[in-house]
Amino acid sequence: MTDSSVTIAEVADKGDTRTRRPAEEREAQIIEAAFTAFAASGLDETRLEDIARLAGVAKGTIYIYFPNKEALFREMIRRTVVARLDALEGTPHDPDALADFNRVVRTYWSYVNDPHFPVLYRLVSSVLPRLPELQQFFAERVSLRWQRLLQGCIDACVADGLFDAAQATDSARMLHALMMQHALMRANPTICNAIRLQDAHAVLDRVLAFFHAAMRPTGHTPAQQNVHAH
Amino acid sequence: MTDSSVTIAEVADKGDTRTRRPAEEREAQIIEAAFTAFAASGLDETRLEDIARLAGVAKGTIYIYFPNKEALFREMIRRTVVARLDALEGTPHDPDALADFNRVVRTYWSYVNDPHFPVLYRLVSSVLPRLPELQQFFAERVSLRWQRLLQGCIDACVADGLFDAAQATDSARMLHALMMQHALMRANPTICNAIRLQDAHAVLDRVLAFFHAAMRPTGHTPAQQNVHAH
DNA sequence: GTATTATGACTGACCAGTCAGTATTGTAGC
DNA sequence: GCTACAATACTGACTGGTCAGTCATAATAC
Repeated sequence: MTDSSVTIAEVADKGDTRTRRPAEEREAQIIEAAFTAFAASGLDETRLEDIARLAGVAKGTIYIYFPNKEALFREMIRRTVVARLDALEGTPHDPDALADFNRVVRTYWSYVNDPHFPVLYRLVSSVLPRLPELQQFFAERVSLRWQRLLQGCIDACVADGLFDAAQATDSARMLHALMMQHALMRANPTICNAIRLQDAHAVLDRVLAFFHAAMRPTGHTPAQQNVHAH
Repeated sequence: MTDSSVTIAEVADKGDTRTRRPAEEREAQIIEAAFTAFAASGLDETRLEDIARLAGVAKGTIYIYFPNKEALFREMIRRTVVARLDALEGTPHDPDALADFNRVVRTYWSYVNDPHFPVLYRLVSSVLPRLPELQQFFAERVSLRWQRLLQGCIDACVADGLFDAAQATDSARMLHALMMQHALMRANPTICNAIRLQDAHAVLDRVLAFFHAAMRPTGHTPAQQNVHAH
């Protein structure tokens, strides 16, 4: 217990310490180190010196770029969430309703199954009472945003007669709930091992089979959809 | 910012301070105060003195009953989870498969919609890296336990031809995901207000309508089930 | 030379946990 | 009943360690 609590491999080679770098590069260095450190120990248990060591800078340097620990935390969350969304949003829109639905579902699934996601989710949840504006940011930029996106695709499928109109309302929320909860369960070793959720593709297939069963127009039995089509 | 961070009304009347009470009573007092304080500020931000003040005892008294802050936290979680489960498990088993399914669903829903639940969930999540055994306890005693219970009821319904056998596998997990995620969304003011999840009964009805749609035997359209039947 | 960037020893606030001391209850002897 | 004494519950001022944030100094860039 005498050595550092952060067990990540030490500063590999961030360029010479004590050498000036462009502001953006230094900020990115610090943000990345902050993610790793906060992910390992949470907001309070993480010492600024751990972040500094991981980033390969001195503690004082952090205060040149961020006014305090909480601001660094907030900025780390904000950037990580936004960076991932922007990276994933470039995918082109598909004119075919079902293909577009599958595209959005696949993108969302890869988003929530990225190892960063459950960590961010947990960190944001844990500071809820202290930083409610962060919770709001997360809810709007992730949960609600994706629910609206999904609802649009589902409505298009309903218009094409692919999905039952009776279930259309709220079905985006249902699908969101299924995907989000499965992603969180997959990130929990106890649950994951107990009920075998190892393979992300297989899990998504089961979720979608259930969703399509609920959405199938009454009386019909459309062929099983598979979003992993090559 | 000069006054205490815990804004709950001060010690109402726990009996005279400085008066001896039976050990169980004192412990319960402290556990209850710990729940309130930890719920408001999390494990690290909560000062032992806040808990002491809320419980109407001195800081030193807490150390007579609990070896340290972390043990108090762990015990608070353990007791609160167990107390609620025990209180809800008395409901008698119903021989009719569908009625029994509805009974379990209703019980689970009331469990996860109790205001204590999201708070416990968040607290447990936030200390995951520090107290993994607590996460395991929670996963096994809540998530997995209820999933198994639900699966049993669903299998009975399948045997009676009420649910489609093709969807039986994993459907307990799907229903669990829908209920859990909706309960957590209901506890988040931003999401709750944005998509109007205020009424717990209405939300459960929507979730169950979706679930029944997915589980309906192919080709049939059974009458809409309502678990709030009087 | 001067402006900018980086450093890390230092400070001051904070708080978990301790413990010497005080209050309360129990009971034994009268 | 009353007093004396022991046993135990409770108290809160204090200590020791921790760490966010500062700033005088040093290094680098131009």
